[in-house]
Amino acid sequence: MLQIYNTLNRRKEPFEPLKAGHVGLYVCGVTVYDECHVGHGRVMIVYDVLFRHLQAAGYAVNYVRNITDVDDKIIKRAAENNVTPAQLSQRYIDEMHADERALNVLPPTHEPRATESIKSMVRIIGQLIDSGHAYAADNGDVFYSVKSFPDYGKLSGRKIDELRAGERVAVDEYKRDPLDFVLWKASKPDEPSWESPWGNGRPGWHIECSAMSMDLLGEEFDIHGGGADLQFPHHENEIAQSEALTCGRFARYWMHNGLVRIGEEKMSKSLNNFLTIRDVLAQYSGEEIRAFIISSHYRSPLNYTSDALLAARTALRRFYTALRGRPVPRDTLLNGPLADSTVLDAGYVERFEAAMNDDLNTPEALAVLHELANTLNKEAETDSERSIRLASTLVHLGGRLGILEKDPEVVLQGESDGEGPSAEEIEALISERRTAREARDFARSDQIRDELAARGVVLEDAGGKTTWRRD
RNA sequence: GGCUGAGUGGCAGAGUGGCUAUGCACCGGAUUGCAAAUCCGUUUACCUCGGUUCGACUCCGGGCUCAGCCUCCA
Repeated sequence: MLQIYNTLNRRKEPFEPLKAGHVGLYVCGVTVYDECHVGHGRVMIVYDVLFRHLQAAGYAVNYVRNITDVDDKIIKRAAENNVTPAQLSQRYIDEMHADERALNVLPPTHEPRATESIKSMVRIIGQLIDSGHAYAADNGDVFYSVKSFPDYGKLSGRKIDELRAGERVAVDEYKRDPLDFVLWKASKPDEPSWESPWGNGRPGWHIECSAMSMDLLGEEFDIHGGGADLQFPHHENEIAQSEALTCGRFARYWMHNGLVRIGEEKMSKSLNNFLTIRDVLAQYSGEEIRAFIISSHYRSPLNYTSDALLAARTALRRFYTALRGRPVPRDTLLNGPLADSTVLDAGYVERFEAAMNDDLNTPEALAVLHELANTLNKEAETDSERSIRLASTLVHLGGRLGILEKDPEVVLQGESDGEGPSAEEIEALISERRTAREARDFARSDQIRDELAARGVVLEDAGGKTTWRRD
């Protein structure tokens, strides 16, 4: 039974979907005005792991992750680059998709763009005005009236009075109350705009998510996720808008992933201390980044350090080394339901499931994989039934986390980066070294090994055979 | 100042009211011509002060420190 930590109630709760066998999952995606950084990568990966886990548990998952493609920053950046906002956002949507492929993130079921749901937003705003939860100001902006919603603050544990006390936002003269937030913004002449009963304008950020989630998942749905920094005010506002509108419940489970830090500080655009996914991919593989992300629990803060990335690399190498040379039916294990579960080791699968069901405890799940690798390494026979079963289990469970899906040989031997020796050259040198060793010419043998090591190739003699990998 | 949450061995990072997390690093051993990889074994811990308890790192309270949010933010 899956337990999920629900921010709404500040505790782990058994997950029970609204409709048996189905899960509606909404995650706040990115505003596309720049390349994604590691923090965005964490969101992609955390909810991808959830998506995979729910599917493995047999649920039909409707996973919606939105794209905010209308926003002040997009407009500003587009003007700076002399392109239209639509062109700019399309460019970064493409970049984001490329990043996701590199990180082995499955495409969500739906990836709505805010600009495609403007009609719904206008309709919702109209209804909120009619029901007294919103008001149009003289300048064409429409605001949500926070004090019209008694439950305001239930997600973040705040009270309206406390918020007022800590008030430090410059007060907008058109707001009736400083805490009110914008639903619709009147547009300036050369900005993208849509018609509305309150004049030409564009939607506020919070209303976008209410509209897109309702369009694709209905008024009430199962899980809403996003970064911890969105808890307030964004998610609080989503609840206020949506529940005021429907007089019912909005999302049942709220999940928040911890933030990625760099130097003990949140990684973010505004602090200008971020590394893009692209930056990191120059040095580490997508799989290594993914292993780094899942090495800590999703709710914990995660420090970005080269040591941590290196540790992820070492861990993956250990797994792939254990799998090396062991014949496993990879396609069957990774794609679709397992025809015959007897090919897997039930004990390890069970422990893995237990870890994942405990609020997606991926560090614990990885610990299970490490123990599995250890057991596997003790199995000398590469093609014994037991070896194949253990290796299959490792590949299958790795796949559940989106790792270990590659051919070990390809990962370990890698691509020559142009600098390093080619596979042919390496094989030739290994052959020469074998001759030297047979003649007990260890000086020559070691010289060849040292030279290859200096060029990034490690030789390993085991079982009378020499294998190699790039370091 | 207010609201969340966190403080575990050299590092990363789980977990539990009494019993080995796991990985890396370190040390010793096996294996190897020597290595590498692998295996075996050892060492290092639970911020602080009180309380509850037969017993707390684990529960409760105070304190200290850190992070996030209170402004766009994944």
